[in-house]
Amino acid sequence: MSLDRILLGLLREPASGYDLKALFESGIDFFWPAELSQIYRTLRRLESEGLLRSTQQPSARGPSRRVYSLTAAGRRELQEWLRREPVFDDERYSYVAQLFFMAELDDLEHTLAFLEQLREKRAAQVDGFRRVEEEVFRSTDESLDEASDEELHRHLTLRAGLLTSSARLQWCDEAIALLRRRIRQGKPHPA
Amino acid sequence: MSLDRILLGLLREPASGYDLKALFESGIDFFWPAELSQIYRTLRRLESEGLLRSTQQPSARGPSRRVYSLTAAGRRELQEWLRREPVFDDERYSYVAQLFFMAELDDLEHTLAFLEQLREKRAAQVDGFRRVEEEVFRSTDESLDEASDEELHRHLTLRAGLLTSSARLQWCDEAIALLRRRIRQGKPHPA
DNA sequence: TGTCACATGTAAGACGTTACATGATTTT
DNA sequence: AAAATCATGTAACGTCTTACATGTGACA
Repeated sequence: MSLDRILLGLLREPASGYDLKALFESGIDFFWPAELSQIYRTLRRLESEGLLRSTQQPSARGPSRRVYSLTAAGRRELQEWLRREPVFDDERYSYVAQLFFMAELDDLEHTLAFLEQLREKRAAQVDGFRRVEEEVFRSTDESLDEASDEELHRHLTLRAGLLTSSARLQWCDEAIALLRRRIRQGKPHPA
Repeated sequence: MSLDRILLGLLREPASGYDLKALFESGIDFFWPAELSQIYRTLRRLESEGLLRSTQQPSARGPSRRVYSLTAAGRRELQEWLRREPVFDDERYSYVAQLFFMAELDDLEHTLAFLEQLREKRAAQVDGFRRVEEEVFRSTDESLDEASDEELHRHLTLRAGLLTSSARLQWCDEAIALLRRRIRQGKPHPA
């Protein structure tokens, strides 16, 4: 459902499936990843539903491109979606599930190592967000006041990712500290 | 895949599908929601794979229950999963996608209202986490030192939810402040 | 008598992934 | 000549949701 709307949103400028995949990789997929094959199937469905139309176009290089653009109905659908109340999706976290049951291993050193791995990945993610924030936006409040409404909205979505990631990094640190303390105090772990 | 392992984890105590659904509702589904129908199908598959076995048992009230328990192979699978490195799932956020394209509406008041709705839901979620933290755990560091390893692990997963939720609440506040300032300063919005 | 909690499932479909298949053009 | 990039798709499979179907026993 949301992939549909995201594609409509991106298609304010006409684009091919391949182009759209590139757009996902440059700043969409931190809140909505999508595979090319999925994009192609969805585009065809949206066309059959009358929300998109497409034309074959020769490519500067490579085979010919199928370029999609919004129909009036597509534009209406997009607006309708944007006016709807915030849509919450289910969230699933396998690594939290692993941690939930990890006492089962009776090996606090393993839990500690697990958390340290988590921490490293989160730190890299936070760095990534920060670099984007510094590059794409100048990120100070003054320059934000001069940004367009579009830039403002994009900035907000990026901040959502950054703040969430940062909180998770902090959680790792808190958890690691707790584990270290327990290991220091507690009985030595098996083997 | 992870639903499989979560069921194995919960089945250290034998339980029926119905029982398991109740367990999900009491503290699993903030990191992994699951429908009854999905649980039943997965249990049957796990049995056919030899990771679970089941027996029919009369119920105190209502129809007879199919009670599942771990086989040796199931126990091994669970341990193997717990030893694997942290598994990251794709994350998808429709409401972030909505916000990303929302400049399209050219109506900052709408964005503001959207964020305020978001804020209310997050605040309720944070409250929920806090209540659980206070009830189930006494939540002070001292009492944590006396908790079992199992309690410690469960505490950590709960903190993950709480800290993430809180960060998102803060993000709402930051975003709302930014929007308010822009509306105050900016050109009046249409209609 | 009705409805709630207990209890188990099936069917259809939406959404997504992975692997596979094909082929052109440009760069190395 | 090979590899990278451009470009589009199909097939098989896995997971999850929603709606439907069925029935018991307890209690108000």
